[in-house]
Amino acid sequence: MSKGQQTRAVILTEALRAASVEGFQGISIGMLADRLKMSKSGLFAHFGSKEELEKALLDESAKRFMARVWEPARLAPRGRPRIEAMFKGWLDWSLHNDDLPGGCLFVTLAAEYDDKPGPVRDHLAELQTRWQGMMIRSAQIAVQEGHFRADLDPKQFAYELQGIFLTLNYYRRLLRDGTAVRRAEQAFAQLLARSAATH
Amino acid sequence: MSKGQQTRAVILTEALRAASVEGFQGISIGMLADRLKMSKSGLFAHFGSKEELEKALLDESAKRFMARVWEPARLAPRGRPRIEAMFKGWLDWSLHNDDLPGGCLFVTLAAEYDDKPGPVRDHLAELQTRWQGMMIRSAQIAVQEGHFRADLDPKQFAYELQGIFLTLNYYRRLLRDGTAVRRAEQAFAQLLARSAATH
DNA sequence: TGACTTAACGAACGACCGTTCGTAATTTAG
DNA sequence: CTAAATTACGAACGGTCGTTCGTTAAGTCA
Repeated sequence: MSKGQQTRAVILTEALRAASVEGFQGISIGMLADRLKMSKSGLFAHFGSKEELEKALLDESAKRFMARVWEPARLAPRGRPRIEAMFKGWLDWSLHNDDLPGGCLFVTLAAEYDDKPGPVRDHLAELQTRWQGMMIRSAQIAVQEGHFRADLDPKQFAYELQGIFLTLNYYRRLLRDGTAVRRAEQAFAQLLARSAATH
Repeated sequence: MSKGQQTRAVILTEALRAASVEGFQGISIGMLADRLKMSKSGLFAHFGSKEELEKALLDESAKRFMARVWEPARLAPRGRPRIEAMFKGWLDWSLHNDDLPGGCLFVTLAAEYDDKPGPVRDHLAELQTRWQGMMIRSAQIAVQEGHFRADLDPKQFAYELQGIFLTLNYYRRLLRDGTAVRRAEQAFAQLLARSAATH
């Protein structure tokens, strides 16, 4: 790994930490340079523009999410066990992630960019849509395997699963409600129960 | 209504529109002054600081939410009808609100301030906690009236109801998913069915 | 109308923004 | 070790930020 790539990785890690708390609007080149004790222009040169830095952060975050949530879940048996592994990994990602002190970056950015057109929004929406697809396919597999009801709507399943994590973030981070994690787990258990095949 | 109060109201309405799209980080005194064709300093004088403007926006938005969602729901019969009226009003607030082109301001701000300490965060969290209380009390009343199961956890009900609107916003605004509203309605119907008393 | 209060303005402040550019230091490869 | 390529730097750019202040204009009320 060359010196440039090395520095770039350090920048991305620090920028990820900052962005998870402040969003993309809340981070600046100068602030990141200060924290990393390097010059604004030196840091800037690695990306060429702030927008390119933002897109790089999206990709980096997606890469880490896949490595920590999706890849382990793929090793679990098809169907319901895999979905349970996804939930567990996702929860772990949300709660015990030292690289994201402000919680999942995508949750922070979802609200920031939901009505702000541009390349960053497009990139974010595409990554999120891709993740929806993975959840939908996982639910379909669980139907195939006979774990879930045959008449289950896989997209509705994905919708509600995503909702559990959005709500978890809201209750835990904004309201500082200590019961948030337990309630998310309860909502997931309910969703599983409702989706399960009756046999 | 004096000239000052009148201007202040105009500013708040315009600032609300802007903030619902861009968040508080995305609005500036200069930009609002431009849109309203008045001077920065003239606009500024109405609030004394940007933070005071932000707090005024929180109060204004809460006032409008109460007038449009809560007050009408209070007129509905106690219990389940009132909760259905709340949902309907809330949905109307979220979907057909010309004063909030970027959707519910609280949803936008929830992510922006969930990890940013300060008076604005405190104010926002308090307003949101108060709304949680109203939902919880409404669910308790529905239990009293015999509409909801006696063993229902009212707070879990409020948690999931709030979640429906967070998820609606995410799917509709970020993913631009045309089925989002229908899915939210479906999730609400499911929640009602699960909460209903068995008789 | 006249006196007084309130509202709005324009100019300027220091601070920080993203970005450009020429130059110096360091890393890399032959 | 040397030469080329990469990486980092410092200074400066035009712009915008929130905020201050002295002054003018408009509104309010006896």
